[in-house]
Amino acid sequence: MTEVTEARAFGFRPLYLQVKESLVRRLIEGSWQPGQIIPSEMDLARELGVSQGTVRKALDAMTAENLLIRRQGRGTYVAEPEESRILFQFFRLVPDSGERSFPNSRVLQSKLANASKEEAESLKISIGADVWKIERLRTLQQAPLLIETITLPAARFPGFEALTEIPNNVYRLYSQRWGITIAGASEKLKAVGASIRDARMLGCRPGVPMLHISRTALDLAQEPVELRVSRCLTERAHYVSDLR
Amino acid sequence: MTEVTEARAFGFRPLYLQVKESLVRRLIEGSWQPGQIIPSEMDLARELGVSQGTVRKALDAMTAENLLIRRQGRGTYVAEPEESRILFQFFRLVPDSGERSFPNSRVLQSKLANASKEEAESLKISIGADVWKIERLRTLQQAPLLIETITLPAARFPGFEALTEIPNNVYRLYSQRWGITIAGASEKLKAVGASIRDARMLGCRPGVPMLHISRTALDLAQEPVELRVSRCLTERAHYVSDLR
DNA sequence: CAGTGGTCTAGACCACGCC
DNA sequence: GCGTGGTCTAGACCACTGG
Repeated sequence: MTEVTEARAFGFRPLYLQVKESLVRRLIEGSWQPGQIIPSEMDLARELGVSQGTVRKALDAMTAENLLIRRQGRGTYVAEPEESRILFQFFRLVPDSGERSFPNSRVLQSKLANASKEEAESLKISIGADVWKIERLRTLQQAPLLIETITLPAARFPGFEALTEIPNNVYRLYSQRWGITIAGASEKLKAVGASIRDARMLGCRPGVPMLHISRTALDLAQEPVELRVSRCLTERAHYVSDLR
Repeated sequence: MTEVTEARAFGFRPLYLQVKESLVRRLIEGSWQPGQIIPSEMDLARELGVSQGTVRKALDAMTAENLLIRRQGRGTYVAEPEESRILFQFFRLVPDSGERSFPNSRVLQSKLANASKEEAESLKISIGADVWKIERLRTLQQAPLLIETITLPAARFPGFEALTEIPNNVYRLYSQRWGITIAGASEKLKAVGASIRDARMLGCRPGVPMLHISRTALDLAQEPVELRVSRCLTERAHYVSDLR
């Protein structure tokens, strides 16, 4: 009730940021689930003992970070990892001509391994720690597009071995099965030549230039939870980046 | 004075957006110059006949778009294209190890030409229209990094031929010499092999994988004003992209 | 110290979705 | 019609800057 107001004496941060943190905590703890409607601004304001305007500023900030979705006349909802949003937010490869669409996936292998030095650094775990490694071949409009290797810290994904199938949209899987929300990611791109294996899987010649994309995805607490390395052909598609 | 309030009866857009547009217009017309301080919130509110809160919302939106810089206790300033901001906002190539820094440039050629079909489409001008083409070799920490070709619609850059020198930071040049502010850009990336010419200029072998970056930069009115194609070696540097 | 932007509040009305 | 978020207003106080 007065929890937030009191915290103000300790923290020097603005009230609306404290409100935001306290609301994000509800997402992290799972007391607010994806897809669920949350209390109205007025209710939250009463509950937290602050004005509606302060709650609004916190909710607006969370909406800007794609954590919430507000709909006039309906209410405020916890964002879900549904296809279209994930596609728009996290998938930067688009066909040179035609619609942006979700590529199909075929799992090539899925196994338990020990984290390499690079993987450990990216995921902030110890070298040699258990990780799940999934390799997938992805196609866009029937044409082979890329090979990606997803590395997950096994500690964060208990019961992974019990999965019978890995869906196309893994971010929804993380959310539904482990309550892990991907809140952001950072990618590093390089140009490399196709390896023998790349060439065999994608049906191109070895040495062909490819985009090498290394993505680290973060959860709501800004902790890394997924490392994804993609090698992508760019004859028919390109990577888009908007600078604003 | 009551101009904005009246416009409200015609436009159906929120008042703060109309205020924002009217303020952006001052930037476009140049009545507010980069680096200049603008009137205080209270003064603008009085002048436009709206409340301080509405002006604030407009100013906050413009600040979020990097058009203004607000400093508590000082005032609100028109953003300038200075090194550090441009570097952070528009330069996505960073060394694999070490600080992000502005690459040096050496002009290889600078000439008048006729717009190709692709250039014309990107710049929204007619095919064959006059364009200035500048080719530069850029190095990061002494090592050759990329070759870029900048294409400018000659109509927007009168007197370009009189330039004795092309500075490293061309966005500042556009601003100071032609009053053109680059407000955003969108980039398309592909992987390609180095051409013979690329290889000669950059000191690599032909066919080496390179990042091919095609950038269209927009002015304050969201009109394209610059096309820039870069071919970049990624042995020592990479392209970063944050997904939030 | 005065003036600026930053925060917080309270209340009014509008636009929208749903019953 | 009612409840939601969206806009707009007015006023208070805080935090920071510079003279």
